[in-house]
Amino acid sequence: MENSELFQFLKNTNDSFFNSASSSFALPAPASTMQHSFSGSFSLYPLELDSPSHHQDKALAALRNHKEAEKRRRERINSHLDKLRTLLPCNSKTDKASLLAKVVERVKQLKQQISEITESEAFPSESDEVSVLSPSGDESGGDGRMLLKASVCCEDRDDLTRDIIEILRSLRLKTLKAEMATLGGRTRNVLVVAADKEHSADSVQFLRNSLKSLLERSNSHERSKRRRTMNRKFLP
Amino acid sequence: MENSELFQFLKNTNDSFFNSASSSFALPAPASTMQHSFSGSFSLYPLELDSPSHHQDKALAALRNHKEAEKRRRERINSHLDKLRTLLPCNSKTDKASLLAKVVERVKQLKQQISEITESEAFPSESDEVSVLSPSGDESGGDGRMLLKASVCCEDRDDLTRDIIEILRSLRLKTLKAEMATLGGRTRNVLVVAADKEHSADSVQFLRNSLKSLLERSNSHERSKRRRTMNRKFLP
DNA sequence: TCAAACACGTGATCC
DNA sequence: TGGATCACGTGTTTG
Repeated sequence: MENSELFQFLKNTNDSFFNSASSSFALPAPASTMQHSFSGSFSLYPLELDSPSHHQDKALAALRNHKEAEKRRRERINSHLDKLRTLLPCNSKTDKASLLAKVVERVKQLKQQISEITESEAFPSESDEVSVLSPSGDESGGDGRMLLKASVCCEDRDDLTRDIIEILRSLRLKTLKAEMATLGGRTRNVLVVAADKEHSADSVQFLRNSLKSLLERSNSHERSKRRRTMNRKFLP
Repeated sequence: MENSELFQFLKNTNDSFFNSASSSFALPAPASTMQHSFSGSFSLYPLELDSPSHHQDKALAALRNHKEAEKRRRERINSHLDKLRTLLPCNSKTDKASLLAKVVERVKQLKQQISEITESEAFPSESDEVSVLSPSGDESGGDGRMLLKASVCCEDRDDLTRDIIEILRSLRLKTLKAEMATLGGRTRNVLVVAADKEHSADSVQFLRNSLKSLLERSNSHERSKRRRTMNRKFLP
């Protein structure tokens, strides 16, 4: 506080000045900083400890350390931001605030995607079900690809898989992962499919409706074929 | 640049000064800023346009806008950082750099998990395979329960699932999750089973050997039943 | 010209 | 005390 004027004076001097071996000032100080100077022919501080120049040196060294530490801190933060820029689908020109906003959304998306995939009902239930949901909200990372998770649970029949494939093909959906479990003549198909840019939110409805019609076709079948190839001992 | 001394002088004045209706300075300016003052009794700028005070007002207004905009920018960035703090497993005291480092790691981890799930070998391959491994090293959390992930890929046959169940039952392994996929007459079963304290590392070998014998039994079957109910269009 | 975004140096604060 | 972090106001650059 008491040295702020001195600091102000030295504000724009470069570091080569500080790096010099001299322990006293080579430049004239402004009047306001001369308060500690003295005119006697002998030193009041023979050991140069606690002398004004010593105090000033220490203060300047502290200020320089402070400045450099702060620069390192900024560089550390910015390097992490740069890493995030490479991890996200965005060019390197996006500003910090927008970048962080995207990061927030992306982390939310990914967490939800994980939980929805891992908490899937692996086994067929007794009731017919169709569900289509996009775990990643609207977009899965701005690369224009939307992930959909479709699930069909119904009575098993031979041509079910073929029908599902045809539906996905007609909707131009790419299958990333398919999971099929059968239990007691019933089956559950869980599909992770990718929709391109060309797909709209309507594609979700289309897929849902197509799968539901599939389900009605299953129900019209005779239920006599039902056979229990898996029993409940298989479950925990 | 030419106004830096003026700005320097006004550096520590608070905003209430700028908010006052006065269009001229209420405080005396230092000598270095008086270069624009004049002593005549008539104004050189009758309309007060392009007058020094006008310039100063504009400069001060710009400076104030700049200051406030910068503050808003900081707040925007920090609010996003706070959101990230709530999204990550870390308390609110972690500093910015460490927080961002954690965010980088978390995003990488989540992306990795997603790709592992969606790119997992969900489909049966053309070669027979058996694998038994404990994903969590030796112990799954120190509760004495060891998790095993067993995978069997072979020609499909009706009694395969029944045989697998019998193996697990004889080894007293509890099935936590089962995943079965069929493609072109071949099948892949992925089982997540839990071993108790009573199980030793030998159980892994027992299970592996049992599943391999299962595989040999499959190979002795005739291959004529092979039917392609799924084609490669199903894959991405 | 004007607004937005950035890096910088500094004072304050907390172990 | 010193070291680390933060918010702040400022100068500069870019569109």
